[in-house]
Amino acid sequence: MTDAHDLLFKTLADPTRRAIFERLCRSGEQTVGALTTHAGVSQPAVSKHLGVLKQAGLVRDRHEGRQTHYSAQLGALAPLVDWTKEMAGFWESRFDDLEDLLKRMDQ
Amino acid sequence: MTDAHDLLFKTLADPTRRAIFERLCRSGEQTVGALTTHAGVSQPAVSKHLGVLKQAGLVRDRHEGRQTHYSAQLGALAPLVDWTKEMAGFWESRFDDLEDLLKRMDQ
DNA sequence: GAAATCAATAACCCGTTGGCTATGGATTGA
DNA sequence: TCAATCCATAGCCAACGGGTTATTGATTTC
Repeated sequence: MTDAHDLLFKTLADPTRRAIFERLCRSGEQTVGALTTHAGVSQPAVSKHLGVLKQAGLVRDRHEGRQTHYSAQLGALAPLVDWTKEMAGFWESRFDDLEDLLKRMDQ
Repeated sequence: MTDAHDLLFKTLADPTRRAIFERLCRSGEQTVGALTTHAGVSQPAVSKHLGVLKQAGLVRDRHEGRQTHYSAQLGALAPLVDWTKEMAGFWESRFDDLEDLLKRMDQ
């Protein structure tokens, strides 16, 4: 039911939340305040998103004084990659566009 | 805002809907009736999910008499693969677990 | 010590979503 | 032709999710 795939897809489905994660991937560790500046939503909203991301294992937090630094955890994306590969595997060579996808996955 | 990634993640975030897509990947083309048998929800619910999947380009439909056959379109997963690779790219070699993810992506 | 800053939580609001039943249009079969 | 089947749509409802403001606890700064 609520397996790892569910958690990942649900967590990444919201554009605001995904943007926060993308920012952490691009620019590395950042405080809640820094993230709030660019998020376009209020600080509590950002904190809530970070909480969801953390629960999905997509971010880590590090407390330093009164501020909290968050950083992306790329490894948490593994189930997503696995799922995609599994779906591709089921298809085997059933359709032509499979090749395109496989090419894409092999860099 | 509502770009390709959004559509994909949102569409795949629902477990029932994702299960339908997975089934189409595993077992190939199927009618709405066949899918309804295993979906655990009503036929209208299945039709609605198929509509969402179709809008995301994840399935195709083929009408044959009074029944409609649906099949998965693996190519539609490409943006998801690209996004994952992009996130991984941003990280470059910043953390150790990146290697694990890259290994996983290269089969 | 008092004031200000940072981030998390609480409480609330509202739009979206996923489910249902009911219905209808199209096709098949008797 | 009439009944039955298949699927899509409509209409409704309850639950969930993401946003807000208000508040509080910690920490820093003056």
